[in-house]
Amino acid sequence: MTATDVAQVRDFNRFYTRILGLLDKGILNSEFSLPEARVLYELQHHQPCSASEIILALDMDKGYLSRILKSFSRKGLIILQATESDARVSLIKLTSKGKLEFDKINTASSNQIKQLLEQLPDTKIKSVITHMQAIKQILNTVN
Amino acid sequence: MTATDVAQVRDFNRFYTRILGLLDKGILNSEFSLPEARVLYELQHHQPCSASEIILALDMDKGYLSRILKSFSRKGLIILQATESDARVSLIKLTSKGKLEFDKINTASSNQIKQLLEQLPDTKIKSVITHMQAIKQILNTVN
DNA sequence: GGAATTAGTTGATTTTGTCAACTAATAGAT
DNA sequence: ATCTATTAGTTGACAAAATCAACTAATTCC
Repeated sequence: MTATDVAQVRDFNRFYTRILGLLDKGILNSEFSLPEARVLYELQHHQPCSASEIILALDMDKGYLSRILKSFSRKGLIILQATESDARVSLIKLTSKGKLEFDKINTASSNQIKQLLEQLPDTKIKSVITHMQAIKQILNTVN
Repeated sequence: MTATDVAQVRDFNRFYTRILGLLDKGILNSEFSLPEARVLYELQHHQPCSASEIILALDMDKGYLSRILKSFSRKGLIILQATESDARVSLIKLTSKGKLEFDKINTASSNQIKQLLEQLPDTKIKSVITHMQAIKQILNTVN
């Protein structure tokens, strides 16, 4: 490992931070904030789950999550279901309204990537994906 | 381009967002915030430059940048140099104190990547870098 | 010359996020 | 069984990051 290696990784990180930043901005047209969108995503994909699970998955502050969930509850996007094993824990489920909202955000996010990829020929798309998967595979082996 | 392509890119983006988030947290031990660190970086690498150039490079709000620069000026990290061609524009330069501060942050950032890469054999490091550079090259051709 | 635009500052506010204190429940030690 | 320590989640208070509007002085454009 050389200093050049480090510099090159950092260069990529600066580059990709920019890409992700541009994608994140696309969400701002939505009724939901970025953190809210992330919570919705987590609720849809690990359904049903507890607050603690979301906190872990998103590395989110419990106070902040509590507020977001409260807001979701008021808007009818989630229901809380008591658990028998631990009275302090509720399982959070998306309502059908919540699922509709998730679908809207999900579609918008996918459309953003679509717009990005549409500018590339299919071979380049496949190439990017292969590289991405390779990176993920390698970095998944470290902390 | 298929829906699977889109899903795979999104998967990588979620993955890499996490990696970057963990790296960003490492900066929090520093006297400077993340946005400030970014401005310092930009000042060092595009030296001298105007406020507008930083705004563009970092996609940062001019009001926010103005405050950061004001803080830097008070701390003696930068000097402003009037330009002859346009009286509204100043060129911002790091002082030697500013450069020292940049060096500290820069070293800390590199050490973070080093810690990440140290967990990998050299072949994997080279592989990751090759993949990163390939992605960057391809995505640099789109908006 | 005058209107429109721009560079950067400042005021005010919102959003995101953090930390502490709390209550009720559970786990662990005695 | 009892008591202490820990935990799940809520709420209060606050800080940091970010945004938006209004502004002044300078420049550009018609």
